[in-house]
Amino acid sequence: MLIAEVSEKFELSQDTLRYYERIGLIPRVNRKTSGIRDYTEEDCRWVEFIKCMRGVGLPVETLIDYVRLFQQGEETLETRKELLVEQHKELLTRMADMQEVLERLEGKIDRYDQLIGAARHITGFSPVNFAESKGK
Amino acid sequence: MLIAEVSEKFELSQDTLRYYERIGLIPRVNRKTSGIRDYTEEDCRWVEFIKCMRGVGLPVETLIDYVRLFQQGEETLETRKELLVEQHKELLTRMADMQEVLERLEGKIDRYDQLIGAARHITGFSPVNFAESKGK
DNA sequence: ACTTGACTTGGAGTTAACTCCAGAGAGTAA
DNA sequence: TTACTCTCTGGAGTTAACTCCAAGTCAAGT
Repeated sequence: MLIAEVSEKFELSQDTLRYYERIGLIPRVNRKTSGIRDYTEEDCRWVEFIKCMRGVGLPVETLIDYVRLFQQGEETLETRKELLVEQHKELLTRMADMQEVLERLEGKIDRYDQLIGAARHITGFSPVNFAESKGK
Repeated sequence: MLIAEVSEKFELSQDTLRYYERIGLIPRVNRKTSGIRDYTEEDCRWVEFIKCMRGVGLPVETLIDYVRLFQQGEETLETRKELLVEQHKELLTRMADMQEVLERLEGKIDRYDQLIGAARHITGFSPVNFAESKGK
């Protein structure tokens, strides 16, 4: 697979794909004789995995570590697992924070609804006469 | 309240507090005659709110918009609410993505556990003789 | 009066993660 | 052969969000 297709398929720019490879965020992709990248199925799986992990904010650094460990072979199984466990934990924490904010926003939105209701009552505003009341 | 206390209380650097104010991420804080910031209770509530929202990644730009709308008064109630609703939606989406990654990580961790179990069986590795087997 | 320490401003520097670009080479089409 | 398109590399530029710094002010302590 050429870089253009991979770029299309995973919605990552060609520059980003080359960048990811350059910094070791995905393993080196083989080249044809002409020097052009030829992505294998496995390369694609790496791209997909990295895109997915980056998408929820796992740091590039950490993922580079993971790829490096992977390339070092079986002796790093334990370390790799620990890395994933750590990231799992981080994600849980972040989701808990987000859950709280979510609820806080819901509370705020409810209060806005009340305020807007009250304002509508006082000013005579309603979605129906919104257009006319605008210029007043 | 002086900036040092606010910084302490919310675990934001003084530089960050001044930066937030400069870009309009929190409303302008009043100064004493000598020009030194004197945070009110309300200023503190803004700091806390902004810290909380930034903590889960709401963009600075969006929050600046919110503060600006707030300062424009009651006519922006509807817009402010919509802004919050939008951010709420974004958060939900992000949390759904994170939930998927969370599960994917769990799957991967399980598979690592199996691999490690298998490796232990073959190599005789176990937590108990880990220290000795290290140098081998 | 002088020193000390906390604070001020405006502006420059940093970090993470891309994103863009110039110059060059290979492969195909007319 | 010339033109065109895709790709390559190394390096410079960008963006968001801080973070640091220099030079100066002010109030309190000695």
